[in-house]
Amino acid sequence: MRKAPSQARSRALVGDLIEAAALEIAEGGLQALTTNRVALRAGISVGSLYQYFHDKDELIEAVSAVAADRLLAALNTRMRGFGAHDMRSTTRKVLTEVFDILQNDALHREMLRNFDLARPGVGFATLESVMTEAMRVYLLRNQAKYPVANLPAALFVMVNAVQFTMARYLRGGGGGAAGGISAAQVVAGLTDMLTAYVESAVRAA
Amino acid sequence: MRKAPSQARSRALVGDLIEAAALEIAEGGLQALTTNRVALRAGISVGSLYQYFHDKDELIEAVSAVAADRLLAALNTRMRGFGAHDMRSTTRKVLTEVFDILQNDALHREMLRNFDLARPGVGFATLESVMTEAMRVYLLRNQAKYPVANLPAALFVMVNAVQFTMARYLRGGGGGAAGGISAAQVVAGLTDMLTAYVESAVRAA
DNA sequence: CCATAATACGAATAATTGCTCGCATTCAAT
DNA sequence: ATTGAATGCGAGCAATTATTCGTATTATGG
Repeated sequence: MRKAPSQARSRALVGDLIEAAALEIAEGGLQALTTNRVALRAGISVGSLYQYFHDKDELIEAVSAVAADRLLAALNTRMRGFGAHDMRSTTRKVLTEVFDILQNDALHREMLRNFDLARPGVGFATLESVMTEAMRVYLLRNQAKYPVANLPAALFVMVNAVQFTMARYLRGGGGGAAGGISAAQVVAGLTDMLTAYVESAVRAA
Repeated sequence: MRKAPSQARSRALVGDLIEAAALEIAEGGLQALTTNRVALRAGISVGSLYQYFHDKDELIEAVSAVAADRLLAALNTRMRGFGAHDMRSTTRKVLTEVFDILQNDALHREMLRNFDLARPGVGFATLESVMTEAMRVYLLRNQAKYPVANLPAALFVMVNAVQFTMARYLRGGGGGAAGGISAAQVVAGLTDMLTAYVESAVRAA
């Protein structure tokens, strides 16, 4: 951020700007995001925008940071009260919820549709690292049960397999390569695949 | 294509244009691809470019089609003489080769770096459908051995898991989330995951 | 109140770039 | 050779858009 807003009005202004940018993305995609349009929508001058964001990219980053936070918060809420279960149930639950959240939020839908998914540094790096960390802890804790070899590589493969397959499905919108496959089926497939992978370590050992 | 080149010189021109565009992408990424630059590089006028390509996107599509063909051809060559093996060996072989091809070709590297991976319709749709089809045939043929349930969904999950995880790794360039993981380890992980998934169907049945 | 810093404004700028169009050149058929 | 079609040219148009800067307004500390 170019300059930190110190007064209350400027903090509100920055918030409005991010919100307007989010709406703009949600409606017309990234291509519709013009600094002038955002300012117009927020009822703010472009000049003020550049007072707090060094350039357009910084604004977009701010939006995706907010979106990532929202996603994580929503997931946390939905997982509350879901106690300790076996890996399969937990995996299915998490995937189902994330799917549902992403599917029912216009901003997230459009972010998925418009962001370059393979560059998660921009957007969902937070979710990715949280997921990776959660799995690492789980697998280390249950090392006796699931002695996964080469944990870093396994985590990389699993996390990426999940997030991109989901993103791809949500993008496809039912048509294309995903024709006729339901979200539940994708969740089931991913769950089975991850579970089989982790459990295969047992027989290998 | 706006107009099919009928004379020899115009066919050559179109070829030069695509080649120049490929080089342009390979060097500076998609953002460096201006119709004017491409024409300049090809030693051809922009006007001529627009004689054969309706717009910039059509040119990019042509480039990615050529790239996809090249990838497929290279893979075919490398798989020649690789007879019938079990699923694990075959999977490992294919993944290893594809990895190697993608890693050692500037155009492919840049395409991966710059294309929106989750929109394979643009680029690697050919590879995707070939892979999907090959797996479908294999799994149907070995239905007795690997009675995979819900084949379409399973194929979708497997193919996407593979292609995006690979793409992500190749993009990361060793740093970032893929820090310290080797290509061989990623291939091993993917191979294990796919194999475990398919084989888990046996126990489920 | 005053002075000064912070904030806000928005018309104008500057650069980029996809694409067209009128004209020139080359080919192919007769 | 001739002629019409195909091909090739490239300066320039038109539209978009990120960003700046001189000015006006509002807050804050003394």
